[in-house]
Amino acid sequence: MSARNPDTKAEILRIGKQFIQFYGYNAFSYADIARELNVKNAAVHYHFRGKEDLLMALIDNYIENYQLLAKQLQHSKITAIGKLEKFIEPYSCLCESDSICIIGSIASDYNTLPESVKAKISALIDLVMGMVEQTLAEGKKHGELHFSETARTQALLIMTNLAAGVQLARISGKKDYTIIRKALIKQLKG
Amino acid sequence: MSARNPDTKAEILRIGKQFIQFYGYNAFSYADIARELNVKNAAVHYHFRGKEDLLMALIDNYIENYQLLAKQLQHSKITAIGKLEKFIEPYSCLCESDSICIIGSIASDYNTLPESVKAKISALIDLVMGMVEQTLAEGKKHGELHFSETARTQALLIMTNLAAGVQLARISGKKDYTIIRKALIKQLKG
DNA sequence: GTCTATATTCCGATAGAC
DNA sequence: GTCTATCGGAATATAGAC
Repeated sequence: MSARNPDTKAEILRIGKQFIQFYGYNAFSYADIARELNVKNAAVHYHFRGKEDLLMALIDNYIENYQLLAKQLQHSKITAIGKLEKFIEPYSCLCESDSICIIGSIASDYNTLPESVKAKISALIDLVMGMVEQTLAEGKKHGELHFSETARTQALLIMTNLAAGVQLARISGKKDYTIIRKALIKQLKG
Repeated sequence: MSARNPDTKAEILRIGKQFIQFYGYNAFSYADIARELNVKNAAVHYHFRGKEDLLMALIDNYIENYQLLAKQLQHSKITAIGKLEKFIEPYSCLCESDSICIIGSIASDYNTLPESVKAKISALIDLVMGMVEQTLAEGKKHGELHFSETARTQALLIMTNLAAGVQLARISGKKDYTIIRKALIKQLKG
């Protein structure tokens, strides 16, 4: 049975991410992941010693992906609104699959997590917020985007609209998320 | 030991609410509640057969309280902005105690809950959203509040700012919540 | 790298005494 | 109304075979 699937580790991360977004961090077990991948829970423990280690690796993945996106956006000529769409699109995808963003999900379980994870999720938020803030500032400078608050405040308003928007949509319907997304963009375009 | 504390039921609800807001629904047990109240977990099961029943009762409480608030506001002469403060204040309190609102907390665990609870939480959201929407509409009609969206859309924007605002504050600091709250009110006052 | 098997702990829940 | 006692089950985790 050795090395039957060299990508099990990546698969575990994929399923773990899905479960956190769909059920919540404290609502799934290694057995759930194992069942999904047709392996035993011992195999999951082999790749990630404990659930916290899996969560850490997952957040690391997010950080890497956003750092990659940051580099791509830096050397591209797309408009500020185009860049913003890059930040909004993941939320729209989550909404479609009745899932919520990993930060919102983890926020609920935050006080049950070890300090190491808390610090990591904080770093992820700083990274994303910084990127959105910068995009907003650029768009405003070029006259492409319109808002009266500071870029940082506006970023906070937009990201909380999106995060809670997908949470609300899960309960009261996807239409509410769509209303929020469209209103956001409309206001930014002035 | 009989009837030693006639208010145990209310105490269980109080602690349960606290735990949901602080740790999340799937992260605390009846044993945790029992420990806090210095009773045994069997006593908790006596008052609420299962965890879902406790959650249902808790949401019922919220609905009753908001219905009460609705009646109070209806016959009062306070301004629209004053009414809005009534909706915002609970979020500020939650933020102070590193807690998040029950709807945001439950949203994370939503896909692990039975249909009965899902319907109940949906009713709570309808109630609160309706009240906020009405308050916004009144304030706009009287020239007291200013916003370009429909009252319903504006209510969605505000409530998602608040809900995710307390979630974010838990991770990145209370200052972010304060920024959001002040920006909201400033914009509404035009 | 994955398995079987097992240890431990905890959880939700109930029966029956007081 | 609360207790003791206990059950079945699930979760986290590890040892050791393959």
